[in-house]
Amino acid sequence: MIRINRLTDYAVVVLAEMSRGSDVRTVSRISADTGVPLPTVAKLMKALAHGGLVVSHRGAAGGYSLNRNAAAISVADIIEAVEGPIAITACVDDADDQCGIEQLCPMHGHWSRINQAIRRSLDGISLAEIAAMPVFEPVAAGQPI
Amino acid sequence: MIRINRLTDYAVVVLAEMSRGSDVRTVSRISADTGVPLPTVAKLMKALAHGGLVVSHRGAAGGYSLNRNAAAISVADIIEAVEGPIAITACVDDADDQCGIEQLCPMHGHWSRINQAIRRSLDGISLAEIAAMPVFEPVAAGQPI
DNA sequence: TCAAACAGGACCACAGTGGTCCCATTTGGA
DNA sequence: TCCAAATGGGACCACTGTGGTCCTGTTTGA
Repeated sequence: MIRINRLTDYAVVVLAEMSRGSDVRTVSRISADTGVPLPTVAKLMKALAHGGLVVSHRGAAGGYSLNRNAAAISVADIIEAVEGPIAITACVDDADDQCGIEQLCPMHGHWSRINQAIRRSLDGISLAEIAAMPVFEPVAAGQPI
Repeated sequence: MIRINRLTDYAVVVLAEMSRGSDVRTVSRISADTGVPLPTVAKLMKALAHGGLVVSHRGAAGGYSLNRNAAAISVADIIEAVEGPIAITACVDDADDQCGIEQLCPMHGHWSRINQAIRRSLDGISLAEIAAMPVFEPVAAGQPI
């Protein structure tokens, strides 16, 4: 299903918080600031560091800092760091024939196109925009649309 | 993860095939025509009938027919019939507070916006386009992008 | 030297997916 | 009227991925 992972959602929250304040933060500090459970933050930061969105600082005064300006980090970047490449079907993913009806698939080129459109949407929102947003935005009851 | 279900992929294949030919088709016929396993087609057609994309005809000369012109069926329609509402996070889905950090969530309005963008992309491709597509489109090795 | 903090990975429960199978109901044609 | 064909509804199961938890090893500044 088309769904952002919970961890990804947390990642956005965490990164937004980090972009608003001090440079290097420990996992426990981030956890306290965001309300995301500590082990989960730890896990997340590893993925984000692997994905190049944050830099880790080991040792006694260690922690993590943002690797890029918030305006240079998109939602797509975050999703990919946590979940891997944005590929809406297996056949969009590089070179694997996974679904067994590949030759007959009328979606052959179309998923790729849709994938690009989705990717573009996600590229179009930066962490800076998100971090700049008021955190107590009134909820319009979200229609799934 | 952002991924179209396999069943949804099959659904598109099935519907495209149906839009190309005769009016009422049995599940076994569809299965033979598309290469999708019979029980899976059966399961799928139930969902598609529930979703209003096809009409069922019970009884000895029964089967399924398209409920709408192919141009009036979008990829989003198909996804929703098979998978349910397009909602990229739980909090986009109607009214449920699922992730526990809802009040602090800087993505509060943004997922909704992205959801709409994704929805629009999917609305923008009709079954007619897909059915009109040559089925042996050369593969450009799909980058996940 | 040592405590703080990250790095790496294993483990587990749960939810969802994809597939299979069975029984009940409907209905057109013989 | 009967029966075979076909859908309707649902249950079951194996597998995969997610989210969360926990442990050990390594790094490093004070």
